[in-house]
Amino acid sequence: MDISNSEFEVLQALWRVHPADAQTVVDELNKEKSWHEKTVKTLLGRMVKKGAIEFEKNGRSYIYSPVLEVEAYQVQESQSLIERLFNGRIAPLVTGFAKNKNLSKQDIDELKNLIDNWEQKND
Amino acid sequence: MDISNSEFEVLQALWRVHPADAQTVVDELNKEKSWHEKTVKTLLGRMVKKGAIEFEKNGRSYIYSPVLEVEAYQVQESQSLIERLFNGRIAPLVTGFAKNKNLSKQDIDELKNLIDNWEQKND
DNA sequence: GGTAAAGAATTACAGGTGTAATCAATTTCG
DNA sequence: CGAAATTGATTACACCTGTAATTCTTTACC
Repeated sequence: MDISNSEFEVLQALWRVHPADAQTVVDELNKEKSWHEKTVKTLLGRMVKKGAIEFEKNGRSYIYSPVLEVEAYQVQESQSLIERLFNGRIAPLVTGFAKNKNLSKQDIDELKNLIDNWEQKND
Repeated sequence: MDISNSEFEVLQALWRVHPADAQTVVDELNKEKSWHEKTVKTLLGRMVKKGAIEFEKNGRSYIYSPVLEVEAYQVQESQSLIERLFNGRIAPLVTGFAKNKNLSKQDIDELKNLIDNWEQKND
């Protein structure tokens, strides 16, 4: 269930173009970096074996899709980080982040919005 | 510069007890899990080689300390996640998190506080 | 229908990881 | 002083990762 760094790059490309055959993924990836076709296919195969992506046959070739959509993956990864490093609490993450990188007005507005919603639902 | 999962467990124990010799780290770890002393020492050695921890000699044994304090490590890891997955923006992380796990009153208060501070400094 | 092209499966190989065991050096206890 | 115990260093070994090359299979063209 653990994706390696290289596998993750392929997964990101697949999110942009799925469903797609291997060659399409290779082409999408090669807009940015230049990985050998064989390398990309190995990584697709490894992710299939891990259950991170799946495929349907279409004649001679496979049509790949990610098992998790990008939003689900984001949630999974952020919760894992927050549990591992922040004892499950999100506010300290935000505070620590804000100490090092200044928040933008857009960030502040989005956070305010979130808080407003929360307050309407709860209390 | 990349810490493996097992190494990270050892590092967390070391944060709690540092500066400490190997045996102290082993004992601290064995409160929770039961790793062989040899395993822990291997991991300490590997982290020294990677520059994640350092030591001073004390007679026959080494006294280990983490190079990064836990706060610095938290910042480093959260920024890395935010860049990889959220294009460098933190608000979407919080929004996604809040969609799946409800925020607590404490979280909301801390976020409000952060926003107040921000508004006093900027605009 | 046989051969080339294309795609997937298998193999390769060095370096990292999990999990120790063995070796070597040093200290300490009898 | 010599044997035992302790501690770090070296070695082990299977599985994962990065990065492909080679082999096998199927399709498509001549």
